[in-house]
Amino acid sequence: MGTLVGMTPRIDPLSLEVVELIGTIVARYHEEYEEAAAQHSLTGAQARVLSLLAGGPTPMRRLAQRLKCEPSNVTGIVDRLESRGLAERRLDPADRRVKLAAATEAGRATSERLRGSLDFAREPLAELSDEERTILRDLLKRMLGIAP
Amino acid sequence: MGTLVGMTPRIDPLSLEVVELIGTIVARYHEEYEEAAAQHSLTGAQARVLSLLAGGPTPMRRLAQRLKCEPSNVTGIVDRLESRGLAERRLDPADRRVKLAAATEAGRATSERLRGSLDFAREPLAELSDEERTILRDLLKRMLGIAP
DNA sequence: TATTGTTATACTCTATAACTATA
DNA sequence: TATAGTTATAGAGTATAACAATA
Repeated sequence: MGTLVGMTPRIDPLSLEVVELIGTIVARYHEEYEEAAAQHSLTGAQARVLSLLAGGPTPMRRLAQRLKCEPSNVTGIVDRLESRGLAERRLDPADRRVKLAAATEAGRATSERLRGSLDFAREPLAELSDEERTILRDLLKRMLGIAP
Repeated sequence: MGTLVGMTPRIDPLSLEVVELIGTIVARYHEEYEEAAAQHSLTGAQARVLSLLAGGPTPMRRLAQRLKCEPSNVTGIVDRLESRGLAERRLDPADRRVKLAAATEAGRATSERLRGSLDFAREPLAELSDEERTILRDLLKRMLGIAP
């Protein structure tokens, strides 16, 4: 109180505006993702795992790393996908400790339809021209610290 | 199989790249938010409510609308904030049915520190010049369908 | 000994439905 | 009767700790 020590540094109005826009995008992205998942009776976590499995059989441990959660949580998520016939567990011939989670044929189909219902990709970007999209891409890359 | 009927429309590579960049931003944004909340021993939902309360006393109903969840959930979240002395419930003189959730002095302080630890605002944008930030702002606005 | 996956436990968030007190 | 908030309940995600099988 009455001192500036320890106070949050003020952010300029322009940056603040950009940050708020990004916050809006984040919110909308999540809404759409959860909505698309729900349309297939999946939770967000289940949809995320199913999408990962579309890339091929994956050790439980690796799924946990991708989800940034503890390995013990993945057990339940895959259990629920498995009980609905969307995923299955396989043994890894190379290391008998690991179990590979894999999408079933039904799982791949669901994953594909899920991807199709994520309108976030097409709709908002349709507003921009190719040139503008290129500019946007490069700015986002710089923001994320990815090479030019 | 063998037919295009019902297939997901192909998205052009440039748009796909932008979408993936946005996905990366969304992921990073969430990571940082949860991390910042955890640093203050708050869950994401608790941090979000506390931030809303920084805007002034708010009816429980309105909090549910902002969080896009059922009103019954807000009861527990505010309970937990209240039990830690970060929030309190007040009566609305105008309508005795409504309860106003409000941040305590400690709650406001925590909310302020929380805001300060959200580096996402400053760090990535620092890479861009003022002019670039302006371009980024306008592109994001167009993307979100917000007037020029 | 170290690693992989699982189980057991506890907490939080979530939706649904039923309840109360106001309006 | 309609609305605001709560309670009760059940399911899902999460972290922690302890455990079995394998390396």
